[in-house]
Amino acid sequence: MTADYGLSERKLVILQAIIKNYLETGEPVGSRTLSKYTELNLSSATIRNEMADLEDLGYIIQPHTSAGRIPSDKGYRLYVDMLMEDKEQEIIEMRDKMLEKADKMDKMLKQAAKVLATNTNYATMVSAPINSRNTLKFIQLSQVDENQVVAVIVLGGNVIKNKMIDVGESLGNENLLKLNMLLNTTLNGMSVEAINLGVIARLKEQAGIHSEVISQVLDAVAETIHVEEDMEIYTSGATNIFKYPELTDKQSAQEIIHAFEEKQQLTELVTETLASEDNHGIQVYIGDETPVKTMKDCSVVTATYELGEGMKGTIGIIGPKRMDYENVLKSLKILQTELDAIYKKDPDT
Amino acid sequence: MTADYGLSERKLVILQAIIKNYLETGEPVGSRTLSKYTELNLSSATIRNEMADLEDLGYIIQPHTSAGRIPSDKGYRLYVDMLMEDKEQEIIEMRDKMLEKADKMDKMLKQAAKVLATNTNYATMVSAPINSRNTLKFIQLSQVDENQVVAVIVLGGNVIKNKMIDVGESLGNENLLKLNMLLNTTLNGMSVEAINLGVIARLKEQAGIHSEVISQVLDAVAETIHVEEDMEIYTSGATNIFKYPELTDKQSAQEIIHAFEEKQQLTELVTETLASEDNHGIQVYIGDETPVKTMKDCSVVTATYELGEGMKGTIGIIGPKRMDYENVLKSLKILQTELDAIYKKDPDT
DNA sequence: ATTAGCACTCAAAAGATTCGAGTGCTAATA
DNA sequence: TATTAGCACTCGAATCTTTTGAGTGCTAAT
Repeated sequence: MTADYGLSERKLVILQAIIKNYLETGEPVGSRTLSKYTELNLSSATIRNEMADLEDLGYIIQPHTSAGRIPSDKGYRLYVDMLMEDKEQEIIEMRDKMLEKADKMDKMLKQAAKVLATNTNYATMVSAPINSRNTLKFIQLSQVDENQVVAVIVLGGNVIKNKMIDVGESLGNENLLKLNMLLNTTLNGMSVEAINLGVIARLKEQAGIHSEVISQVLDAVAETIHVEEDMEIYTSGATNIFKYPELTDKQSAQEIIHAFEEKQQLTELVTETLASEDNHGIQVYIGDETPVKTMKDCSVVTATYELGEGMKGTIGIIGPKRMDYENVLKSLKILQTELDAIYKKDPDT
Repeated sequence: MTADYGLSERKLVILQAIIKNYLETGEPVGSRTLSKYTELNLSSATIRNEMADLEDLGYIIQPHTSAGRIPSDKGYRLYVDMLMEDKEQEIIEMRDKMLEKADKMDKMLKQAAKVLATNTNYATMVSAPINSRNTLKFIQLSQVDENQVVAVIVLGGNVIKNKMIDVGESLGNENLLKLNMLLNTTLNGMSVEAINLGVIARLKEQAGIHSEVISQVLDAVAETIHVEEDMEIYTSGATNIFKYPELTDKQSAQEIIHAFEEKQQLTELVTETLASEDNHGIQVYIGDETPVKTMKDCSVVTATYELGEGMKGTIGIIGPKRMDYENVLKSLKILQTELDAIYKKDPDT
């Protein structure tokens, strides 16, 4: 059933007990406590012996002589791996169900981050899906007044992009019509990436090289299409970290909160997560394992979600190492389902 | 020159010296320090006498017997009022210069908040201007595919709103043309507020009551126009408060940072500031004066800015009471000028 | 009106003491 | 051989004590 981790059954049980207890209390746990409050009826002395062994093996640590033990990163890792194994079945079911709709998405994701933070009591982040592989669905230029044209571009997933273009001279109605026709027939269905300089040059030719204005407008359109919206990241519950004393000496608190405020560092987390898609999109970074150095004293759990057509985003939960991994994994799953449900029903809210 | 604040010249100088010193050090300042490090050559004893008076008058406070004095809120208030008086001239010059353009504004405001935070070492917020009094400049419906219409609405200040509308049946090209014509001729130039249910009802009549689809589309358009985008607030430098120990016991730090994260509370600050437009749009809240209760141990300085046509926003700086008011006022001024300059030159970046 | 002088206060820093949870080891036990 | 009881020992944390020094208010002299 459970894989062999090279430890006696009893050692495993004891290790698990230590971690569980430490997750709850945040205090080092001693042999006496375990002896009293676990099923395996063993005296504290026996447990001490086992603990000494576990310490030698590097799974637990004594913060100082005559203190109880706390899990090491290696200990957490073992624990999480075991959990993952148990949950594997559920995890497989939970993913890849999101719908292809993206209108008003920001509000929803913001809300998602918030809900997750409230439920878990950890800090959370949700990255908006990036859509570089997206395709163009509709494009239209409209004359607003003599000097201004507005370009509206709809991409797959109903992502809408806008651009006001200042033009020196009026384009004229027929020109505009022709241009719109041309743009739609040529570009519709093309992937954003495929619309390169060559394509634009050809467009200019077809539209008639004579007009400086048209050239200018086309450039603006091309630019707008390609504007890689910098990765939007929504965060919530950053202040939850104040609930965990081990993270809240001035120094650490400042660093972590700063990371959440500036968000720059979080993008690394996103790219990292999206890159290494093991474990069915669920990733657990413990302590030093995390790609974000300011979080070396935390655990970070990330999940990817996908809204069809390669639009992937990341959900992340950041908390202390003594994170309630079980609950976190469950919450992530629920969130994904919820997101899916809300999204299918009413994409506009 | 300086108005009479009901204090002897010497008391004023001493009070000022106390505050200045306390602003720098954050430590209570004693009589000896003042005696040594000020121009007015007075013995510590004399200064003690004056300080006793100032304390009786409520301008300074002794945190405990045998400590130096720190400014009371009343003391700060006096100090700031004097500063304001000095700066009045400059302040008058600095406002109401912003340009009527709002494309990509969010990025710029975000940046502004950041710059301000870096310069002052305090926490900052910038609210995006709200434009309820705005007028409609251009509107257009376009068929994206059989079931979808996209509505594009351009308001004064080039604020663009979008909405995808799902329709049951295709509208048909002529219908769309007629509708667009109708919308533009009727609504152009109207203020957003003026476009009420009556106007929409009349539109429906004119468009021909026969079509259920048209009615549906018009409703969606009306809704989109009125969607009060919830006030966007950009913040930066929240972690700067960690630089001021008097704000950073766990409790306070958590509350303040939370306020910055949730932003909800900050909207109060914005509305309050916009409402009471004294002092040429510059407002200083000291301690309990602030509308946001979580900031009762801080000082909050806010300024309004205006981008033509009633589009007003707020800039705020939140820091300890011992804030460098002089520098803050100056920075606010500079920011406004900068915003203006950047904005005039290149509204798209 | 100003100042020197002095006794007094009190928070903060430094040091001393106590307390107790937890350990490792040894010897007894099953 | 594995487990357990017992005990001396360790050491951080909590508590209490002492010291220190900046700062005060008051009084008397200038």
